[in-house]
Amino acid sequence: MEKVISKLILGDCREQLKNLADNSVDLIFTSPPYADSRSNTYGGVKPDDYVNWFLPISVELLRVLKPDGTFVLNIKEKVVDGERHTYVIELILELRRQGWLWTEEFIWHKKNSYPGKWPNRFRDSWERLLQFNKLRSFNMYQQEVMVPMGDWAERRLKNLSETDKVRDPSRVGSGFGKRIANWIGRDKAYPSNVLHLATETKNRSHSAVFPEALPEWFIKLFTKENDWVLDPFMGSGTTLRVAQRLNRNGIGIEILPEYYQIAREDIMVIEEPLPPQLPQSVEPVQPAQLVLLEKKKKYEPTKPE
Amino acid sequence: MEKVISKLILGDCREQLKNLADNSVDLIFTSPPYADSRSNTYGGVKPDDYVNWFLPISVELLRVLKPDGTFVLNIKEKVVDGERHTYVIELILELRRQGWLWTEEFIWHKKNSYPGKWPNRFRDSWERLLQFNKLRSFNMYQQEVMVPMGDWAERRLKNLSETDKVRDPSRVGSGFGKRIANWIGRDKAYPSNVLHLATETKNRSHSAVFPEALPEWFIKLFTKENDWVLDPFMGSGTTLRVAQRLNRNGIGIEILPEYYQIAREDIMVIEEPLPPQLPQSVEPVQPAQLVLLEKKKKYEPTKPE
DNA sequence: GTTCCGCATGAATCGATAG
DNA sequence: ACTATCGATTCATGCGGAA
Repeated sequence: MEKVISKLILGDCREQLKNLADNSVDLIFTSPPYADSRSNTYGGVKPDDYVNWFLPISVELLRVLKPDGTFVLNIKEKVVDGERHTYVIELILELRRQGWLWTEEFIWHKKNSYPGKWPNRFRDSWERLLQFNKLRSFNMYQQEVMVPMGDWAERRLKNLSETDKVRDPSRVGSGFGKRIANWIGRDKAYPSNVLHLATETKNRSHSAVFPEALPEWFIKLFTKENDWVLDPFMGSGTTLRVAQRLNRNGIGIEILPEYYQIAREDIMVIEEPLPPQLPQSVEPVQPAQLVLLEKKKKYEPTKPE
Repeated sequence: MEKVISKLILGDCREQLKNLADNSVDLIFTSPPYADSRSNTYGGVKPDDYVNWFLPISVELLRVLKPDGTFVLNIKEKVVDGERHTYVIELILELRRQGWLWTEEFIWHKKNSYPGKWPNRFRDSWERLLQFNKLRSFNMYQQEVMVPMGDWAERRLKNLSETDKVRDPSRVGSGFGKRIANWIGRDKAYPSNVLHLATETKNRSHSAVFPEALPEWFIKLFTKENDWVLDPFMGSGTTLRVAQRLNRNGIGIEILPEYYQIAREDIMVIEEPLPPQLPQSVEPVQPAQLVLLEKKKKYEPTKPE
């Protein structure tokens, strides 16, 4: 087994991404700072400015991703003035204009969402995982995320936990047992586009934004061993740590020194941080390979007055 | 208890909605035909035309909804040419331009979706439930949809009076007493914005698009007894049937005679179908009451070339 | 060793208060 | 009038210590 490399870069990804080679990474998995958060680093991007802030970054991501690679973006819009803000859906439209294909939207169901009560809404317990690609044909290793059938049935009962069982009468009674019977004899089941994971509220000094199971699932699904994984908003390094554990090479960029330090201490294999040894470009993408918006949409957005 | 009315109207909602009074219904819950489907009725709306097809309908919905009412739209984008189509998110942006507030997006997790597989994607097991309102303050009866709590709470409540009091003397004075009061007798928790409902595999002749539990949840949440519920794309009448069972008045519009007939046979109380006795307008909405998009967004969408 | 139980800890949001 | 800060609210999870 080849030894994998984990490169950690301290710096602003708007600059550092420029140092990466074209068509060099297989998966980009990242959770950028949400609007209004991390005000001391990326400037606490205002919701109204979020799209324009992100587009220069995503165009670099488009450049460094291999043609058959995948970009997974974990994001959720805030509530602003009583409404869900529209910056995420506007971002999807603009990313498509950049040349990205919006292949799929996965749902991360956060089973332990932040508590609280308000007069006009319930707790927000899900986030988007937007899948973008350069081409319609991309690498996907579906069998790697299949759930063993034995576990699967158990998990359906156990993983959704006692709470959900109580809350869902339909599960208890009629159909469920019968349906399990249908699956007897099959080894594994394919998952769906809904992921049920709890956030890890560890006693660690740093709390990860997402649980390790989240990047793990996408790394297994979209890369094989010795592939390259990039997280331009590394934070404390969850994505990189998982990549390394799964024998994938990793590149992480983080602007905040304290997060960068945490990642450095936590991640075992570290190559020289700067200048990074860049992964070799595999097949330089031809401009023609990029599938741009070839069809004019009949729907034209109204111009804001 | 007043007797509730269920009005079923055979016709095209683009025309029939015009017969309804301003500000007359408390909840609109509907699942419009998805793009490309029902080609024999609403003309098999092409994905690219979907937004323009829907906007004249939604402007009527905006008119007939009471100021403190809610519009819940069950929808999910199709995969077109390997991508998730953008008509749903474009529709959200355009509805806001019409004056709707995009208050929330609920996720319906369709739990019992069978394991399935395509080369480039997994089974789609969720749909959007988009909540729109006319005003930031609307009717919401949260206690009506509370769910049983997890085991944790039971244990906590048992030991609450003794253990917790001793633990934190600092709070005894102001906050703590009140906190306990909030929890005493509580065996239920507020739900979140993720709904776990199995699709019903009915033995009925007609297959409902959604399970009864789905409209039931929103009808309980956003209306009280004797309120008015509207479904402009009634189909076989699931929303209307649930409304009636919960003692809400209902108005359903369906273009297809066979669906209309199924609904008629299934729903017990039926008033004369045409012309409908319209619910009286309660408080005519003043244009000024409508909270329009008061802030100019700094982000300006790029014009399609 | 199991199981049970106490406990800290959140990508949150609202409304009020302060500058 | 508009923005920044702050307190109150609430609940699933995993850890660690206790039984």
